[in-house]
Amino acid sequence: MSNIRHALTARRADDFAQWYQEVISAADLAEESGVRGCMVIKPWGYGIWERIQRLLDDRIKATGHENCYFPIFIPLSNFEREAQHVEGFAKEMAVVTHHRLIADGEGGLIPDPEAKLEEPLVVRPTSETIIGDAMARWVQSWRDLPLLTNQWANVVRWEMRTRMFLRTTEFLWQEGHTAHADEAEAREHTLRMLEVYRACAEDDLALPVIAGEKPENERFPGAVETWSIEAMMQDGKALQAGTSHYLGTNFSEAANINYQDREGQQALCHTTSWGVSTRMIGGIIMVHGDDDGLRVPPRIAPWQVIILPMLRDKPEDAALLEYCEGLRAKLAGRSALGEPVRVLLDRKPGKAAAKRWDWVRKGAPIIIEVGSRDMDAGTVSFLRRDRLWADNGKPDFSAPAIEAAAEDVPHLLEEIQAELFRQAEERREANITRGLDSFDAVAEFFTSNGKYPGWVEVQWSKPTGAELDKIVERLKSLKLTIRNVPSQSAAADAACIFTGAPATERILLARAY
RNA sequence: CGGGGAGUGGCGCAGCCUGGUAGCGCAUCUGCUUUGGGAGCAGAGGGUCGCAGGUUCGAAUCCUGUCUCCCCGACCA
Repeated sequence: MSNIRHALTARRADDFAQWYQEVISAADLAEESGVRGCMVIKPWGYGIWERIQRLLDDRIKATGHENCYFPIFIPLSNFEREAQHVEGFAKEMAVVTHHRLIADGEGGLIPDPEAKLEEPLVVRPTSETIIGDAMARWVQSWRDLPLLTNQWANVVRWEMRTRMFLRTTEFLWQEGHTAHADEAEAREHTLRMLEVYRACAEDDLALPVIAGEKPENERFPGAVETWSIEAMMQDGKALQAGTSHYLGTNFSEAANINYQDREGQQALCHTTSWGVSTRMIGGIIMVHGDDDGLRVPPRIAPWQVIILPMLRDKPEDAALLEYCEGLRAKLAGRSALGEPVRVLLDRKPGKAAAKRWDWVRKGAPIIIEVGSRDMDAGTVSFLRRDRLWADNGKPDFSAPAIEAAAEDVPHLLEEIQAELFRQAEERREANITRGLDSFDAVAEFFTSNGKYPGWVEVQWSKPTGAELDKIVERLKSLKLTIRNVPSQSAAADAACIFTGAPATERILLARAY
């Protein structure tokens, strides 16, 4: 441990925030853009997003949705229709007021006062209102329901404090919007999509999550119920990795989404919306990253296997490349985790040993180095990113025969996928504390439990309104938030830690991103 | 938005207090050597010192404004 020369300089245990940023630049995921809170997502980072998109898009379509695209500009007045919604988003909306620039006479450009928009346009922070307009047109009869739509888009929220991937001014996401004939079906759909997110997070991104309902104070503006999946980062903080909302008839009333039912009566639709964003990538970094950089779960790795020939800039290189190309072709013809293996033969000039560390930092799951000695012996030098270091403090290479390596890669990728999930889940379980039976015990726990205290699960009587507000204030003094009411947790059997009344459910308390 | 810190070749930094025309390490390029584990030596290229004003004979350095980033807070699906 001590004399390992890690690929990063920052350490998770010392300065988690600095480590996080170093991973982003060292793994070549993204960089700053010069515009406040906006980032350039580089090929490796965007490649990961494309993988997430593809896998999640399949899941969304498999549950009956169709993709659409709605405009990025929304008339300001659309937002005025739903009171909670306006209140929630008014503070963070970017507004377009002009459609032309003119010279200011001093070499610069200014918005042309003559080209002022009659009604300002808002850059969408989310699309409930504009999609609601469309739904009102598209839904006429009970036969049009349910209406199941989704869009992949960018949105803008003018946040006070931004962080790469976790909270950026502009971010990429998917937002699903559905309309249903009745409440029961809409509520059921809200949970169905939450389950899609859970499966995507756990099975595709190897992120263990806890699904549950958000408390009243954490609801999406305009929602009747908000549900989330919460993931634990390596510093013990929580990250809301996806949300699903039952919107009741709030948006239907605002946009007149109604239909004629079987009896010929007009009725309001019940709607839902749900989304996950590029924030997921921040979660992947903070759950799977280590002191050598990122570790990308095989299912979402743009390249799962990197072949690095040990080129010597000599005529023998041709034979070595041929040997490597044979391996590449063999691997590319195999499948793992239900898809063809994604394998890159990295022919770029440079020493394999130096390039290896670039791929370690990027987190490619398997790195195969091949030199002339391997070729002569019919072997390769094989390295797993999830088991990088041997006990001697050096990279833990194995030397399988080339055929055996080609044979093993698919199940090794499956094993790495499972191993990343297992490690994350084990860490999370080790860092959820249960059984604290008073607010004082919680306070004591969080003030005396070091830098990364994790989460606690406590019982409460689900207070509402002003009583809840007071509790939220008390929690704030400990920098804690109520994450959600885990759907899977056991029934309550004790007293509420806030009110002393008999508890009705269990909640997770954590510091959060 | 409040408090604190910072912006100097691709990356990391020194220089700033005490103004005199820009330097180090890594990376890059060339050559030679080396060749199975993040190569060595020599040479070279690359910077309007975030941006805009001001003070001054002269500004990376002093003053003002502004933009961006980081940390803490407030805020936040």
